[in-house]
Amino acid sequence: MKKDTRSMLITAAAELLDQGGPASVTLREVGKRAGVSHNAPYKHFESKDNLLAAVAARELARMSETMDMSSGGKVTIAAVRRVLHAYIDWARTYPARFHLTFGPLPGADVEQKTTAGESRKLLVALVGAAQKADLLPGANADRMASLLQALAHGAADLALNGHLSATGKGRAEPEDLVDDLLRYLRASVRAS
Amino acid sequence: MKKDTRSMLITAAAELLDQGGPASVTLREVGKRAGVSHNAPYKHFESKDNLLAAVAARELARMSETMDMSSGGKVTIAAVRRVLHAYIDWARTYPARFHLTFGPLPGADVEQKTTAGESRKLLVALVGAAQKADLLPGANADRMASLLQALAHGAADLALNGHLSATGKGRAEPEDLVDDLLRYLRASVRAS
DNA sequence: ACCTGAACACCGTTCAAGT
DNA sequence: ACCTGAACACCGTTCAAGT
Repeated sequence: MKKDTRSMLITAAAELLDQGGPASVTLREVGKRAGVSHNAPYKHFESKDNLLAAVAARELARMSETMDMSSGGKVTIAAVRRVLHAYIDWARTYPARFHLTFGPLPGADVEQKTTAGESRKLLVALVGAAQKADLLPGANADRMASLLQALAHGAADLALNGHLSATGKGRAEPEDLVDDLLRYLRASVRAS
Repeated sequence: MKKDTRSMLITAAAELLDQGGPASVTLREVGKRAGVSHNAPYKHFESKDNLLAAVAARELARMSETMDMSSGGKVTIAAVRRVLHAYIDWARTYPARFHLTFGPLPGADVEQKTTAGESRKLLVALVGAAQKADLLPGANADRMASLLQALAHGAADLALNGHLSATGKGRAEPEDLVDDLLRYLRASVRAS
């Protein structure tokens, strides 16, 4: 059960983010949670921004795992749907982590974007399989994956901040919009 | 040319945001730019968060105007495309304002979301017209507008932070994804 | 009604010193 | 190699006082 300080600092920062938002993530509080002094983080990270970047990197990897599991093994259009829904669910469960992970990070690294690319490979593979089964249009799989991710991301972000049309008949949850898009895409295959 | 202090404070904050990111927006610097002391803002806003919320509100209104103009008067699918491209263009030109406006705001107000709703009415109207011309599927116009806005928003946000697939043949700019979506949606009309 | 200057608590960061 | 305590500059906020 013994964890190294570096890992504990990242965990402490993520928990503080969940509980009180970005403003409550101070190095003093992070240190206290990890059982070290308020400037011990500087032995593991160059700055606070770098610690936050490490939180984002870990979160990206974990989300990737969650999406992996939620695909359910089977390679169908339903798997694409489940992965996108899992993405939205993760954003809703950890809004502050979501915002940190995909927001502008001063301490960002080239390594980060590579990891982000890793987490997309599953989606690209699922999309490719769905295309061969004529369940998605036969465009470049990477670009189709970008389209799907962009919609899921945008819908989640807008909903999280109350900018999605929320009244009356036109009301739609992020998951609804994902389902709408998949339906339209499938319909457009038949038209070609 | 005389502007009231409140308006100057908002302008100063927005400019600082553009030039140095959120970290450089301090009340001391805002005050200096507006020609007042570092705590004069408290006579116009309850807190720094409220000042930032005012910046976001103004930005939302301005973006709405920009989108209005870019629709070009004509009510066609091309107008929908232009409005969505204008949204992306605004995000690219003022990334920090974009992030502030649509990010989580502690000083947020109910009024804000109403304004956001106002800025969407144009898009909903354009979508409704395009639907009648069989250029978009005949779903609820509000929900279709959400789908389009969510994609434009997500594509812009991901691209801004380097999370959009950026290498090889699958590379797509936010504008490309908007065009892709409009094409698929139109194709799906023919399939029904 | 609007503004100022001093003051307070808090934060990120640095540094000398300890093991 | 990792950690601590004191110190520094800076920031949001408050307050007494001025017009």
